[in-house]
Amino acid sequence: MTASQSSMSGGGEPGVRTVVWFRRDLRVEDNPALAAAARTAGEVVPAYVWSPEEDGPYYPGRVSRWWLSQSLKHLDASLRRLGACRLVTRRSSDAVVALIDLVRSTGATHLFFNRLYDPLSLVRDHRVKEQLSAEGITVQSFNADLLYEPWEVLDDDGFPFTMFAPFWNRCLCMPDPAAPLLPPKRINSGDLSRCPWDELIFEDESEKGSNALLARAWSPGWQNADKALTAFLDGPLVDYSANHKKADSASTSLLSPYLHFGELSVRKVFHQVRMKQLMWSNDGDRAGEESCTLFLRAIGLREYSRYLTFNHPCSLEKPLLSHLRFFPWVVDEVHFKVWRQGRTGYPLVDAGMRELWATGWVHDRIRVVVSSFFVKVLQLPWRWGMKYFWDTLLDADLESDALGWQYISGSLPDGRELDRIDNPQFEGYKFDPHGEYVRRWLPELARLPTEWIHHPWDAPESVLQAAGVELGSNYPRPIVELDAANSRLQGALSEMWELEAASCAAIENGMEEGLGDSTDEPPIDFPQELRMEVDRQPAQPAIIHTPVVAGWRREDQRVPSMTSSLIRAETELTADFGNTSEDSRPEVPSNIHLQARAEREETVDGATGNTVRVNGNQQQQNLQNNMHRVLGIAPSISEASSSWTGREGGLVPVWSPPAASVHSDPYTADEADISSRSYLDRHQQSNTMMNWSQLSQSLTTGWEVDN
DNA sequence: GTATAGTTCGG
DNA sequence: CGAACTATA
Repeated sequence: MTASQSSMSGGGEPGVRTVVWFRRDLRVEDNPALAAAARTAGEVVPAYVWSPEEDGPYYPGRVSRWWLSQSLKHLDASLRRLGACRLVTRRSSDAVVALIDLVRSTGATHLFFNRLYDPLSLVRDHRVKEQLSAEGITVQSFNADLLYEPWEVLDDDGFPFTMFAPFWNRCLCMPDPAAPLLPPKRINSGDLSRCPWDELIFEDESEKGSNALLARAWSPGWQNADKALTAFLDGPLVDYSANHKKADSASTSLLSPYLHFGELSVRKVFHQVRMKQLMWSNDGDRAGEESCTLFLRAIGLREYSRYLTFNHPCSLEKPLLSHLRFFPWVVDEVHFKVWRQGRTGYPLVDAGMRELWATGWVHDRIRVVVSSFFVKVLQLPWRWGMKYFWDTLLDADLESDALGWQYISGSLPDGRELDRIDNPQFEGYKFDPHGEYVRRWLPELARLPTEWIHHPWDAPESVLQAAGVELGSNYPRPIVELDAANSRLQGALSEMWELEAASCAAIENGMEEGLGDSTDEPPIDFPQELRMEVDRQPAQPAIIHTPVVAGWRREDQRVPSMTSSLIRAETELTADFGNTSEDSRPEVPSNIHLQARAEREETVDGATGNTVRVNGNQQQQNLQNNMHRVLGIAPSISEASSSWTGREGGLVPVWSPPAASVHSDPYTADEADISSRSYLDRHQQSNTMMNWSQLSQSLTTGWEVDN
């Protein structure tokens, strides 16, 4: 099943040329696809395809694009040092087409890449495999992103976990993941003179200024990731358990952007943290040991986000608990804007939103605060918030963010209760006891004494005056009173339950399919400001997308200020590759059993104990707003990994509704398309239903010409 | 001092 | 809802 290893000489086995397709694995170290390619001793062509239109509404935001561009440069330099000719880049609106063209034009015989687990990637990678295999190319994929494959972690009955805690416990009991691979000693690209590449452009003129500021605070690239990891392990990690709740990021790992782009290998993080843990455990350092446990849990949440997304391909855009479909979201674009601008009148929320706006970064705790406020106090549709995070976070990560927002909005079995409003005032004193965080980001409140800093509306007039605060002009009064929010929320919840009951009754009465649409939650469009113009231009090379809509003010994406505390020293790096040792990791297993859950007729709702029936065939009227379809996101899990996810019916994301199959599951089982029209409409072949377990198998096995 | 009801809070 | 924690008997 493994690629041929007949020759270990560096010379180059005639005839073997492997394209290594980089995606979110922008590293040279512990990169299984690259290592395997180098091991074949033939020629290796590293490649990257930039095709953001495929992400539809999730076109990467400015900061995300900036990071990516830096990271690619870094990777390119590393590859060249290893002897590769260059990182071959392509710009296209269709990754598969571009990749196939690239493979042909290089005359490659093999294509290796590391797996991704989001629905779009699974479908895309499947197409790649099919089409290239048909041409006689050997296609092989590897796991570089996870400690364990999503299909490896199952409960005692062989089903996927639906709650995080048992999932993570199981992971921790499993044999440790393989040790990280060292970088290849040498890469030989052969002659690439006849292989064209595109210049990739990730920023436009108007973004340069803001991006320059980012460069003062962050250093993308896998070697910098490595340094950041070391710095964290030797520094803040010991005190993580004591500090991780502080709003200031002093004890945060700040590794999430690196993890998102795969500049840092989770396996490496896991191993090194485990080693520290052992060490501290032997020293009797309880706090240090606990710190490791907590930090690893954050890594586990990232892992879990992939796990859930894999098992529930819809989780990026739909609540996983079905009753949430009936929640009456308040579609209020004014409130949405106020939230984004940090003018809600609740200091902790506003400070968080301004930090996000300014830096693309917010501590995980604060992400929870602002998103919880968004969902419960403002009752705005969580996918809006998720989309905004996607646009603005440096470590924006759809899977993690979806998990976070679902957690916050009460749509996970083990998530937070939806009916409990978190009080930003109390949380303020918990996470920011001295008000320093608020003062840093809300200069207008800087002179307010700590006693009032988190609830200026209660402060005596004299105090406000002395602090130069004038509520209502200088700084807003609370946009919504918590009491009012609370009663509105309770009302909304009872409405939700009524609708849910009515829907169940309707289904009981046998009016299932066909009428399903009428009871479905009407999809909520993104407001103008959040829409990206996706299909605007015919992807010529090097055209960049920017939000083009009335109402979207460019400043929303600008960096107004940068705090000195965020500026880290940059240092030049020199390559320092250790010895490459041959590893003999077992190939990925090919037997996966994922089917089972599909057969269950009814299950018990994890949150309510009620038996729920879910119509597996509920089509949503998605089509008309396909373009703004977004995956949902949530505040992140980000302390460690950053930002912030049952088994559906055994089917892969299906754009044409499955033929009247009704499965039940604590989750909404309908599998509306998760991808954007721009992708799917151009690829009709994908519109067929695929069997999920088949797909995952095909992704797992060696992919040599099967059938 | 323990036993226990009430409370908080968490992926 | 259930574990962990706290206030009270």
